[in-house]
Order: sequence, then C-alpha cells, then structure tokens
Amino acid sequence: MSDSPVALRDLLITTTRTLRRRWHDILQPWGLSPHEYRALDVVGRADEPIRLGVVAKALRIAPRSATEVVDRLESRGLTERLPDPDDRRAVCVRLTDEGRKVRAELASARDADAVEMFDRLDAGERARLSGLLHKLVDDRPH
Amino acid sequence: MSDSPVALRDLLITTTRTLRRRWHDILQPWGLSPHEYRALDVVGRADEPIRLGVVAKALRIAPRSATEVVDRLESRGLTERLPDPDDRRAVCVRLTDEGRKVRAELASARDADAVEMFDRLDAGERARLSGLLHKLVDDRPH
DNA sequence: TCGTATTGCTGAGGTTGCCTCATTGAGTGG
DNA sequence: CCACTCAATGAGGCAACCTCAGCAATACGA
Repeated sequence: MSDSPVALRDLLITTTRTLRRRWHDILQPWGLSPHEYRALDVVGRADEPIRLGVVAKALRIAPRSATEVVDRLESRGLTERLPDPDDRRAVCVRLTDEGRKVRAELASARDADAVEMFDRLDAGERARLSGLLHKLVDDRPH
Repeated sequence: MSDSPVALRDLLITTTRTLRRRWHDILQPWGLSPHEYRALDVVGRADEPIRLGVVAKALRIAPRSATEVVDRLESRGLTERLPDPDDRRAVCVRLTDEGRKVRAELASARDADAVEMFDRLDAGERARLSGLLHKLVDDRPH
C-alpha cells in the first residue's frame, strides 16, 4: 500500500525537504538565511518604506526580533532605516540599490529553480498535481 | 497560470506547512518538540539499546547534541541510559515503558491525522498524487 | 606488548535567533 | 495637562545547536 495516507504524507514531506534544500543551496552564496530573504522580500514588496512593526507582523515574529533581522540586512548593506514622516516614534525600512538587486536576482534564481524542479512534469501533470493539492488544503483552517 | 512551476512550488510548501502545524499541535500536549519525537522514534525503532553516536547520525546532528536531546528525553522519563556491554566507552539508550507508551500513542495519533488529512482524496486520487510526487523526487540526488 | 592514534561521550563555553521586560520618546483622549 | 498607549530598542534570558578539550577505553603498527 504505497499510496496510503501515511506514505503519501511522508512523500509530501520528502518532496518539500528537497525544495527547501535546493533553496538553501541557492541562498548560500549570498550569505542569507531563508528567513533573512523573507524579510528582504517583505521590505521590497512594499514600494514605500515600511515600518519595522509591519515587518514583524509579516514575518510573524516579535517586534523586538524584527529589529534584529533588519539589523542584519542593514549590516550587509541591503536595507536602510529612515524616520517615519508621520510618526516620530516609528522607524521605516527600505531596500538599498544593492538590496533591490539581490532581491531581484534571488527571486529569479528561485523561480528558475522551480522551473527546473518541475520540468519532470508536463503541463497536464502539473495541472493535475495542482488540482490534487488544492483539494487537500483549500479552505482548511490556517 | 495557476499551475506554473512557481505556483506549484508554493502550493507544495503550503501543504506541508499545514501538515507540520497539525503535527505540532498533536505533539503539544505531550510537551515534545518534533525533533524530540524523532529522537524518541529513532531509539524506539531499534529494538536493541542503541548507541548515542548512532542516534546522532540518525538525527544528523553532532554527537554532542545527541547527548542533549537524550538528556531531555531522559528527564521526561522516556528513555534510560545503560552501558554498552561490548565497549566500555560507549553509552546506549533505550525506551522506558513510559517511552514506549508515548511513542506508540504519538505514532498512532500521527497516522490517524494523516488519514484525516488525506480523506478528501479517494484512493484513485491518492494513487495519482503519489505517482506525481514520485516522479518529482525519485532518484533525485538527496 | 607497548606506545601511539583513534574513538565515544560529555563538560565548558560560544553562537544564533528567537523571546520578554523595561525604558525612552512620541502621539492621543478626557 | 495628565494619563494612557504605542513604536522601537537596550538588557538580559533561553533553547538548541556547535566546536574544542579531556577522559577513558579500544585498536593498531612495529
């Protein structure tokens, strides 16, 4: 019974482990952790400077911890802080030119890797896989 | 293009995130982390007492760290250490009765959860999903 | 068989990435 | 104007990993 729920769950886990490992390897040369990339992406996704507190919420970490993640990005020259014009308590973050460049390069490397990962499936198979996974997770609480 | 490689990758990640969260919630009442369960499982899977170094290799952590994981299990009364009869440098670990009980209960809770998670798919769909995932990962280095 | 290298575990101590709590300085409602 | 509340951050803590050194015990080469 190789397609029992239990075997299927393990297979799903194996598959995303592979994905994560590949992503990790892509990130390696840039010296960024997956979490740091996520922060870089959150900051870059907003085209306006974004508040530290908003970064924290987006990453689901404590505000205090967002300070640290952003510190790390800043020390690599990828982001810069600036005062919030509307609230002098608040601090905003935005990407530097270098940060924009790194984010763009990583995003396209990541997408290229997805293409490579999935090129064993043709369009029909991908559509079927997509349908099955949607059926599994759609409207699932969380 | 909702079944592009990129969308598919994200969907796969979302799916296992759901799996992981459910697993985490199951583990919660027992006060065990996923990693601690994995250690418990490694120790229990061997029916002989198993060396600490072997535990480390199975968990892919440094030997020093295996000492700590096993310390935690031991402090919860789930495992016990005993000297290796063949090599007086080595220390073996085995489950206590309580450990065996917890491992069995968790394993069946985990399997029951997989059944529940996948009951949205019928046997044919599960077989198709299994085939597609195998095609993605089989013989992939690592 | 004896000296040397290697091995298995663990103490000591470092790093990372989170956390909570308290502080500071800034907005806000009665 | 005073008492809240709120944003970021310093201080300090914790969990879970790591490396390195040390202590026994084992294995091996001459």
